[in-house]
Amino acid sequence: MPELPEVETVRRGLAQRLQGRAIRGLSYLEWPRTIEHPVAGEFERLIAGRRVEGARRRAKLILLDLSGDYSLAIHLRMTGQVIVEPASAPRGRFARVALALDGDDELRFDDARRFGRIGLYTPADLRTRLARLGPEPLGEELTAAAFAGRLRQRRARLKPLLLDQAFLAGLGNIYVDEALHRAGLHPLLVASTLSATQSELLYHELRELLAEAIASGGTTFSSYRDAFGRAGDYYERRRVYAREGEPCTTCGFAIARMTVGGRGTHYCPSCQPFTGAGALVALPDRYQRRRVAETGGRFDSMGGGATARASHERER
DNA sequence: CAATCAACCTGGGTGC
DNA sequence: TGCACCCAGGTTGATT
Repeated sequence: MPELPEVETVRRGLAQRLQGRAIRGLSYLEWPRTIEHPVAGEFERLIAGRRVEGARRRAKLILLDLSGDYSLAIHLRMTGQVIVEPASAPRGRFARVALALDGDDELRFDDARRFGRIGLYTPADLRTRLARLGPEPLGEELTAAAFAGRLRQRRARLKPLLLDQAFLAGLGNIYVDEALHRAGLHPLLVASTLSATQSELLYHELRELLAEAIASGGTTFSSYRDAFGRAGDYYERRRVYAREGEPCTTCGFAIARMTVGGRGTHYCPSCQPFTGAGALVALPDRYQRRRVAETGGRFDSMGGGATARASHERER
């Protein structure tokens, strides 16, 4: 799924392919709801003839700055893909919107699930749209101390908190699970109870993870592709996401999976123990059974993956 | 403020 | 082969 590293990869591709080029107009519209504009029909009129002056990213939004002080904001949501192709090339099965470019190319938006959105914004509207977003995890303003300070103020559990775009912008389910594993933090720990050391470790692991994922061109799980149609390589390097039952790359214990805030959550019960100050905050009943299973596995005299796996199968 | 849930959508997988 | 069913997840908005 497109999260910060995937969106950043797409942005870089678009910057390379669109810089300075003109948008002739709307050339294809299979799913009108993709276009978000208060006045129906206005989008088509407003977009025509503008030139792409730059490609930025904020959270999971791709922002194409256009001539005449407008910005095109593209959100891929779950399955969106943006790609630049010759207008003569056949459209994909899930083509939803296309913009005609100079040089007989098209900027195409394909989206199987039809969740993705494209909006055209004035600077003021864009400011409003971006106002609720939290800091960029890779931004200079977010120092380790600032991040620790934000964590200290919140009583939410780490997993849902890190997914909250108002707390920190750009993470999704895959990278939250990966970051927590790297930092050795259980997804259900309460943010405000982390030690200074834990906050700092999470900060550094998070940034390192995102940088590595961007360097790999992102994670291709099912449909994600960059602006050139290329898949990302990070999926092979993931440590816990969609690895239930497989041995932890760090300790060999079986990776576990549970649902937190309606999200599939993957973690290593051995590397990410539910202990410390965070464990003093009462755990809702629905997680109790899981905890017993974890503890049983962790303290088993044999240890290791095989016993852990057996312990989790017994739980079902 | 925190947690849960429904809604938006459909491809892909499972079981029968 | 077909069909009913469920799951995946980014985001918003309503409710407890």
